[in-house]
Amino acid sequence: MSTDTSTNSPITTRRRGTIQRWSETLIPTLREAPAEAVNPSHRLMLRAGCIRQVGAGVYDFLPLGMRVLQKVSQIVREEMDAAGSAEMLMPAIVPVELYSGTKRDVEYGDLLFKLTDRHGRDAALGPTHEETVTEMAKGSVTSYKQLPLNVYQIQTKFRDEFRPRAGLLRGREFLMKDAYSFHLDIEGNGGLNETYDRMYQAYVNVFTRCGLDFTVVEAEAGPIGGSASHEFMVNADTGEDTILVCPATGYAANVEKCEIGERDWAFAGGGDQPLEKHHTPGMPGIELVVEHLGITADRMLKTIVFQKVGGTKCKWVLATVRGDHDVNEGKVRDAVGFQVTIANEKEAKEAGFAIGYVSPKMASQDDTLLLIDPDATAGTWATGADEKDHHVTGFDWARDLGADLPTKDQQGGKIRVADIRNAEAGDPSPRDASAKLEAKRGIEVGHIFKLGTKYAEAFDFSVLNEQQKKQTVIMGCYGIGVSRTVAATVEMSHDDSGIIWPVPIAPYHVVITVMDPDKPEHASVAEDLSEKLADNGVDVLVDDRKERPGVKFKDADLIGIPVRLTIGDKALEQDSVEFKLRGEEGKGRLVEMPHVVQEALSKLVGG
RNA sequence: CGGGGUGUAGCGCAGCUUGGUAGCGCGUCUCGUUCGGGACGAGAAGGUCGGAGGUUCAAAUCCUCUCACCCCGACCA
Repeated sequence: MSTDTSTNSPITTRRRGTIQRWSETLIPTLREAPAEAVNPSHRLMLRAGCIRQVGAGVYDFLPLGMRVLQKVSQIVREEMDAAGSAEMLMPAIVPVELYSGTKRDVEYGDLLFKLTDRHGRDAALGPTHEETVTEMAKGSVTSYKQLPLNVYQIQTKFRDEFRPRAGLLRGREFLMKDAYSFHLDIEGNGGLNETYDRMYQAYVNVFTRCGLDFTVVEAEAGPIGGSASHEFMVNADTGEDTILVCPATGYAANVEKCEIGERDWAFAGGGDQPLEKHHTPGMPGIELVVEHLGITADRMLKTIVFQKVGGTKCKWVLATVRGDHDVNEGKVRDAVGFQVTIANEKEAKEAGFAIGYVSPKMASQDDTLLLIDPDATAGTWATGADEKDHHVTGFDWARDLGADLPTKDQQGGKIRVADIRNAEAGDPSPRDASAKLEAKRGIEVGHIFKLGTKYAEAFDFSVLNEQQKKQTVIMGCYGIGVSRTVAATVEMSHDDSGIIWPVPIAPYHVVITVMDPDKPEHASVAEDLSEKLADNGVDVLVDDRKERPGVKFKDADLIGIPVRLTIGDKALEQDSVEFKLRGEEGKGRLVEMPHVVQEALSKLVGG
């Protein structure tokens, strides 16, 4: 490697690329993937020598994987800095008392990695740092004049997942960028919304620069309401999250949060079928009953029992949806206006609910509300018999529940009709009545959130405003799963031969395959080309191994470097090298020596 | 946490039913022949058979316990 004095200055706008000889680094490629790896990203990153598994959900990043991680981190860093956030670093070890202030030690439960030190003090490995950062800001921000403030860190996070899986996609230890902002107001100059919008744009920039195909979806509304939370989802068929998109308006939301457009409903059932009781022993689930009764799930009612969170006495909430639909707890909460949770089975049974065999008729009980999804109204139904091991057929709302039923003009009583289920493909769009929602799969790589005053209140973090009045600070938080973004990229961008890294986050931009490193002319051409490329900011991997050509080509494809230059006798005879893009078929084309660098640059910069 | 599965050489696997010297392919090392899409020949190294206990003259194999990992589900700011 030559010494370029101009790059030795600490102040420079030039970036010189890296030159790495394959023989001097560690890229242990595997012909076969370990049996436990199932997902494309897991298998390929293992095979490409990017990562190695150490334990469940815990991985080594080998040099190649580390370089990708660094590239993503660097893009994140640049965009965060540009958006006015200041980098800092908080500890991974967080005293558990910090969490008890916000009850998050309870909320997180077993998800929190806990440890005890030699003095018997309890601590946690941070899964995120709202508490730590709030405590830090409380001690450092003493005047409204210091607001707004936005800080971030890129750090290893820990979550003791019940079931780590899919390699880097859901690990127990992962790299995350988390940012937190502090404000006096929500609106206006320096307000939360301004920073939130800036973060939104920064995230769009980050994922666009990473070369990802992604969708921004609306997520849980949060304490402030409105569109106070957005998730950034990489579009990949293997994603764990389902998102729904309105093709007409561009509205997109996570399945858990997705609204459904207006649906018509009525309780007209006919009432011509008799109510008939059936013995259905040991069949609390829909599938078994449906099979036993010889009907389909969309002719059954599913009634889930919820209970009010907090308050002195138990308030029950029944949620009835069609058998093939899923109740959405958040929508139930919104419909009744208070926090709910799935009923404790024991308590519910003591209150008379035959869990697994509950019917809407239980709404006649005291302290019980009934919510009915529009799709579960008209018709004749099979449902539980409110008695263990029994179901009924021929249930008719009007006949069997009668006078208590609401009408479209009269809502708000003990029984209400409301959207309480998860949206599905084909449902009417909430933004355009004529459009139907479409379902896609995605991998969540970013989440921005308007926190409001939850943490500031818990930590009593307030400042004096211009009117000398004490004011609680308003916060926002913004996360990017850096290691997950790397894995999501591979899920999205690979073929049968291996990974296809987008140029901006590829570990190297160019791999120079030296056919015979023992031949001086091969070696010197490789040397010359890599120097010129590096001078132009290109990261170069020189495959100088004494391997057969086939092995080198297969490995180059596997590790997914965007441009491959092959140096061999055939091309050298014509003073050329072979030029091939990772996605292209075949051997590539000859490019004359003087044009190689320019050709590589144009392909790399162009896309 | 419920259900299922797997632990035998770096990776992929056989052997276990019916107990008796631990095997195959790939990879690794040496020598030779090869050399443009995972070569060929000859030779070599490498294994507490996940761990502990038990049965037995004898355990990878049978029994008990235990640990780890994976998959499905549940869960997932």
